[in-house]
Amino acid sequence: MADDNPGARPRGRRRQAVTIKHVAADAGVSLQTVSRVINDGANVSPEMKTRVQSSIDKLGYVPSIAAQRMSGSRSYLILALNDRDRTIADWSSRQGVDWVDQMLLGGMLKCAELGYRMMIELVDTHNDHVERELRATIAALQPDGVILTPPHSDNPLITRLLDDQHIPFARIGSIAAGPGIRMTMDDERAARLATEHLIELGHRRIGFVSGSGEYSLSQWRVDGWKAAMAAAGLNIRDLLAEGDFSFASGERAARHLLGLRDPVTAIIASNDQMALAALDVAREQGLSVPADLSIISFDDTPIVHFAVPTLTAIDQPIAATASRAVELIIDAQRGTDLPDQPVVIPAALVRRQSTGPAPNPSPR
Amino acid sequence: MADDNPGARPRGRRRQAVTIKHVAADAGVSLQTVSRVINDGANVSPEMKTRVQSSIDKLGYVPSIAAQRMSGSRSYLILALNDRDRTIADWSSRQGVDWVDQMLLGGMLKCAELGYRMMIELVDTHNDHVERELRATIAALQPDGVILTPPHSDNPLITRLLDDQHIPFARIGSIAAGPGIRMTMDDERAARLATEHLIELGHRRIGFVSGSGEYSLSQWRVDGWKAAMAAAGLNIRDLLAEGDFSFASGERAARHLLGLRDPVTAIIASNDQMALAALDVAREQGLSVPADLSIISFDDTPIVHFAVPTLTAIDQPIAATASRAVELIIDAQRGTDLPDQPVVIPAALVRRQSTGPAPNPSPR
DNA sequence: ATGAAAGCGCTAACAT
DNA sequence: ATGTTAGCGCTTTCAT
Repeated sequence: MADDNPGARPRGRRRQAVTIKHVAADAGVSLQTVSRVINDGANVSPEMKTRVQSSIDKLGYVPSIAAQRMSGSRSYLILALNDRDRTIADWSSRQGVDWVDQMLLGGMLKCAELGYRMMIELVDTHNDHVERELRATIAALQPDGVILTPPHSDNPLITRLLDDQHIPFARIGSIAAGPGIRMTMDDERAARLATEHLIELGHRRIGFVSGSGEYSLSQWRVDGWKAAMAAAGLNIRDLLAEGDFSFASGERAARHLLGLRDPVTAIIASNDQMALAALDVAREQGLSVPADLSIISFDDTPIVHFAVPTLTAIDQPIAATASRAVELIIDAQRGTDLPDQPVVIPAALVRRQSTGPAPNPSPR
Repeated sequence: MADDNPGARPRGRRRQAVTIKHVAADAGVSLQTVSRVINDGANVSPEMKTRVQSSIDKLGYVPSIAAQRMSGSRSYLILALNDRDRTIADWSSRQGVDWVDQMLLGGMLKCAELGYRMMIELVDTHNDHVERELRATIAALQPDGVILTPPHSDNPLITRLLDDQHIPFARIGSIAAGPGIRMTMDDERAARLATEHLIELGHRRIGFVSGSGEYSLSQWRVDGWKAAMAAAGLNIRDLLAEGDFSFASGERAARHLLGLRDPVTAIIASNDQMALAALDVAREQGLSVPADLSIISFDDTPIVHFAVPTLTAIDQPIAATASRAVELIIDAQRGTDLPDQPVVIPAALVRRQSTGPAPNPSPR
């Protein structure tokens, strides 16, 4: 023990200021005991625990994550994987899409609460090297858990890899069978809610603009709309317009729905951009919203507040979902039993100005 | 008897799949040689390098950051420190403030390009424990560099701590003398640009709504406006209204400026929220923008696109600044000479619909 | 309940 | 130009 001289060493390289050794020396115990206290391990007498803890506090000791990870313990790191192209496009276009912010709001704060950190990583689904790329990221970072967002949540290359490596992970927006914790905001129910809201307002011709087929939630939303329409005995023929989440596709879809021989009096769009496009088309055709046309959007990103009129929308509880995902992942890591069924964090309908009573049938 | 099963993996612990050892064995060389190849070190013969590299590729080897950090090398981690309360407020309110996104867009992509990662950390400036908190974060993460954003950029507790620990860091939005790389978007010049734009349009009564005094850039913006006004020989008496970046303070300020005996015909607000407030007050008073009143905002967050009319604004090049900050920090780490003067990434004026010719003096 | 010893994967310092 | 030897700070075994 004479070889440990924790006091002296101001050299060029940056080393840990206070290490477990300093604490052990200060408390007059072995490294092992300090380690036990840090990790809340068993077999430590209360007095011992107090003594060590006070040394820790006194010295301001904080364990090095790198060292913890090195010795086969946790990395206290949760990785959130987002679609590369889409995220960069959202950030660059500055249209107010705040998916990543909401993930951080929910996930990062929950992580902090539990002593973990969250890191964002952009992954390109369309890339041939997804697997290689992800494998490299995992090797470099060794995260304790991973949060998958659409469309990664349904990418078998990714889920299989994580499963093989025994890394706990959540699949947001996915209910397909397979490894990982499945999480959904129940898009089908949300679409039903939106449709029912319009039906209650007297609408009969309710058009739906779908999202990109790459996201399975697109289909769920269509399904919810169909179900609500069917339950009300309403015809949906010609009322489903395909979109791909882009503004342009929303315009096309809106033109189609408003150009029908028996035009729609309400449009549900699978995201805000397409809803905004519908609003534009309505304005262009001299239709007033909501007097002549009601519009509901999915996502509830910031723009819905600034649209004129403000948009009735399905609010996606992204922050809540990310927060729950973190909890579940950490549970999983600790060996707690995991939910077998998909975890549902239900989305809600927020009523604003863009929906109103169906217009009276125009006289022919 | 503990019957060992050599084939079975230990349950909980995850170890590196491919380590430097595997590569060394495969290539038939020492660990050190592999290490040299990884780190692009000197003293490796070309053939050797090729041989090792092909083993690395074959095995899909990626160095463990934890191990690299442990052995006194880099952590390949850059930490971006944001104001806790403000960031959470922005995320929660969902008003489209995308400062963090822009930081990620610029910083994260540049990091990725250079083999680094970026992590966001929220720090509470008003907290007594800033120092303890930050010290803990550094001990846990051991970042290779730190990016400070306002108001942290001017917090001596933080800058001193980082300087003491010899951690390279950038101070975005700060030009005060002191350690660290100073970076500015030249707010004064930006305010001058905005003011000059209005003067060119014939405005003489140009009001200015300042931001919170906690941010030194607030004063710079005021200075720029004053300078431009003085250069044009215009009186600024009563034309400076104090705000604090909040919508409410923007409303108060706008009421003051429009309620003067000789009211303003143009308002420059120190951020988007306050500009939006001015727009509201104008509408409320029956003033048309830009016919009766011109408005310019700072920040250029997404909402400027959705306001009616769209807002002429000073665009803050946050992404570009974060990107440059990363470069400079990594340079600093490598011992490259650092800029002695503040690094300027100039903001630009984006002309939209909210500014127009000054109205003709109303007949008395 | 506590301690001692053996690494984890990697790099710096010193050989050769 | 390459290999060898010590650790880095921590958590496992495994003793006591």
